[in-house]
Amino acid sequence: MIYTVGEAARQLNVAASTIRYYDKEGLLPLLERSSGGMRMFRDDDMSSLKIIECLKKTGMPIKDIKHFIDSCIEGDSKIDERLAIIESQRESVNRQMEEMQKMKEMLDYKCWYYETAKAAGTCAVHDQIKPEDVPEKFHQFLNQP
Amino acid sequence: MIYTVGEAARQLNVAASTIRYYDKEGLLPLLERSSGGMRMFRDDDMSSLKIIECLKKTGMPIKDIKHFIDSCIEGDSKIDERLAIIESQRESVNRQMEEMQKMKEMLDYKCWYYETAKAAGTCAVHDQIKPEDVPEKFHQFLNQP
DNA sequence: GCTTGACTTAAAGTTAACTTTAAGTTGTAG
DNA sequence: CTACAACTTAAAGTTAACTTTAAGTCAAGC
Repeated sequence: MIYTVGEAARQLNVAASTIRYYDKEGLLPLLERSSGGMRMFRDDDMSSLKIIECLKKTGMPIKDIKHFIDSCIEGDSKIDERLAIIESQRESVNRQMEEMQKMKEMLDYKCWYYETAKAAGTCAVHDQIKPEDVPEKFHQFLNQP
Repeated sequence: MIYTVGEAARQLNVAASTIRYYDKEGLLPLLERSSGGMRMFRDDDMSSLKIIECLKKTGMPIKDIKHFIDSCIEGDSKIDERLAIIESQRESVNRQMEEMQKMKEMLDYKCWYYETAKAAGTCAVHDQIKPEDVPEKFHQFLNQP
């Protein structure tokens, strides 16, 4: 199956101008054109876009994604480098998920804080709340007014 | 305990100019100054910075953080609104973590892909690999060259 | 009192990642 | 053959979130 830039954009839920921008930045070096100059997206190109999307969504800058794509073009001599890049990104994702988990715990506490305040009709309820009335998992956030 | 902007910055591991920028944008409306005009960060201000950091790290734009801070200043009449904002952000975090998980699975596959290629010395090994040699969890990524 | 490092401000500069614009071309349906 | 939506490009514009600069002020130690 062959797609135009608009069809590819619709499939990946991004703007066509974004895909053209990626192409201009060299992220799609193997993308072919029709005789008239139209971009022709094949399955391989859609797969490239998916890994680009994955790296982008996990916080890799376009420049670094280009570096990865470049090492893909270079073939089997760069397998080690590509593996190192992906492993490093996976570790970055692990750190991001840990960070996200911590942020979620703080938001869980804030939710409980406002639910309690809402039930009491005032935030002042937290000034005289006893530690044993605070769920165990939120104790880390006490002494933080 | 009272901190200067530099001390506060060191504690939260951000640049002092960032904290000054947040102040300029109205995120620290209760921050007091010394007689000489220096910012004085009290525990309350440090807590404000921590919730600002939490909202920022979970993707909330400065404008929306200001809206939240504004509703904190307005007192008990805005408890419902504040709860709604925090709940919505918590749901956003849940969606982000699900997305992150999907991205991680793709990176896990790519790691396996390059580990296998590295062992074989060539990516061509994947052209003739049998589906039963591909771990179950990676089957979703097959037919994606 | 003096030095020095950290602070103050307003204003300008930076960066990434797009998005928009304008002018023109392609491909397809009727 | 014509219309028209979707494509093409280069170049300029946008946005968020800072960061830097320049010129000056504050506070603590000697």
